[in-house]
Amino acid sequence: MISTKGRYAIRVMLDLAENDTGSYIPLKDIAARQAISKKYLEIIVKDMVTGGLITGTSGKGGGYKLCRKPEDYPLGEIIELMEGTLSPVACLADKSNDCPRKAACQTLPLWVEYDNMVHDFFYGKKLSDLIRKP
Amino acid sequence: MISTKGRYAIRVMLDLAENDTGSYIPLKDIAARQAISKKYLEIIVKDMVTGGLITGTSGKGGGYKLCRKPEDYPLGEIIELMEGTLSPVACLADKSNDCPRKAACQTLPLWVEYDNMVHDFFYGKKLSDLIRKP
DNA sequence: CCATTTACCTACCGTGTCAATAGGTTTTTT
DNA sequence: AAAAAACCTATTGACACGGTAGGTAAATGG
Repeated sequence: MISTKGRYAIRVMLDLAENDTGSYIPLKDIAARQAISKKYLEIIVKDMVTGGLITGTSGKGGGYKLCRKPEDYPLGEIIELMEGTLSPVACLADKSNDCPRKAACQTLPLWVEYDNMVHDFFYGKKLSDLIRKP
Repeated sequence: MISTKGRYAIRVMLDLAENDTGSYIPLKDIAARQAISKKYLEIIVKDMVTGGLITGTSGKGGGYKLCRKPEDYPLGEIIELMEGTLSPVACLADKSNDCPRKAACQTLPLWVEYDNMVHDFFYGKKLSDLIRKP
């Protein structure tokens, strides 16, 4: 299940893309437009800055903006950053995994195939694909 | 993420299919072969009986058995039963949903497309596809 | 008939995540 | 200097996950 973190992050990105004026957009405005608690968005947006999705600046006239063109953001990158992983099972999520059943595991190929499908799906979609055309 | 409930359930089904002798298989044997706590498996197996995946009978000579042929079990049914849903977001998981943003939601089509893909994937795979050929 | 074996039932528990809320501090511009 | 904004730390309530513990009911073998 995609949590609010991932879903809200996509909405913030969309909001930034659609209301792009070239200058920084304050979080207050985004929170108001999206009807999401500004306080909660602060947490999410912080991770987005750390993860290299957006940039922020303090002070009057400050706010956030995208640092790439919308077509250069795969949705998979956004979701993976916010959710931690896109993988369906723990043994694929962290590569430092050393499951003793690995060789004998009958279901592992299934999870690998699923993992690849999901990865391809979300990395094939870009932020620009979701933008509302006026 | 698929939890242990779903993963263990599939392993129990596989164990039942591969060790099928026509009679009931006690949970003790399954737990030993799969190296999973019998106590924890009890919880999982109970849901599988209620959900119509397997049948169980008490007493000496009792245990569990499949109630269909392995090729008649879509993996999606097993996972959906154990995990509650296969849907990526809450607004698709429960149909009694009445999200006010539904009409305006820019991401809903994405989740619907994803939901369909996952559903098709797991309902296309059958338990028999995972059975080890000797 | 009775002891054994098995499923079945209820309850509990520690840990962690989710979805926020609260309040304060720093940075930057006007 | 004042305002506006990001940034930081801490806390909370609810709930799910991954079990554990102990007892009850049912069915069979001897």
